[in-house]
Amino acid sequence: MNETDIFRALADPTRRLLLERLSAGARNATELREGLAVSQPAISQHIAVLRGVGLIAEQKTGRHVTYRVDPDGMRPLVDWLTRYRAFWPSRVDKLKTLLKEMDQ
Amino acid sequence: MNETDIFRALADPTRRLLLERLSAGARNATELREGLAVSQPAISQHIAVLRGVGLIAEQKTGRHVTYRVDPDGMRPLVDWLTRYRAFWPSRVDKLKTLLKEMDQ
DNA sequence: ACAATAGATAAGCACAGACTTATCTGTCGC
DNA sequence: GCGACAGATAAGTCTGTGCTTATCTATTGT
Repeated sequence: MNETDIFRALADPTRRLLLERLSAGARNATELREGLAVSQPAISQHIAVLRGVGLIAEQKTGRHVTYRVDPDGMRPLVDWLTRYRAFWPSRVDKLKTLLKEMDQ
Repeated sequence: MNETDIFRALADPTRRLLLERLSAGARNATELREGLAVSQPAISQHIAVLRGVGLIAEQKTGRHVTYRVDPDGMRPLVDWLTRYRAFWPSRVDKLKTLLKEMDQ
């Protein structure tokens, strides 16, 4: 998945909120929508975007669809971050070490 | 600086390219533009966005303006990442440790 | 079988944003 | 002072995207 699409997906506050909710545990679209002043199709479209960039995954059981965070989805973003040593003067090496550990 | 603005700023490939160039060393707007098939005002506008969200800083000396990466500009993005344990099953603690080290 | 439910898709609208050309501002060398 | 240069701003265009309502699809319980 390319960085542009991931950054774009995360640039929307509603989508970040959905991710926030999913990061607390898997749930379905109706539950994701609870309390939000946005229509059902809007949620469905947001979910499609998040799924399209690999940030979430769906699990179908009958008519019920459960969404969960894809743990690897955020990796391109982290990889991108590590390419910018200048942002992390003298600290990026620690980050690189961390990422190596994550690979295992 | 709020997360939405930073994600939005980073969602544009041209702006990420400019950051990439600046991360290799400070330079002025004309140098940043080199080789890009985009007008001078476009570069100027991109720079304004990056500066607005705190990702880069300018340094004026007479009529010459030099831009450089702001090392702290990316911090909100990293902070946001750490809030999503689910993305980093069992790894986020290491990331949090790293961030503590960065604070020192 | 059929009504209800969950979610996706279609179509249209409105606004945001990335781009352009033209122009303005400010600083330097001469 | 004045022309050259670096960069910012103005104004307009075009596309992308987030939203809506309406509708479709698929699965379930009764």
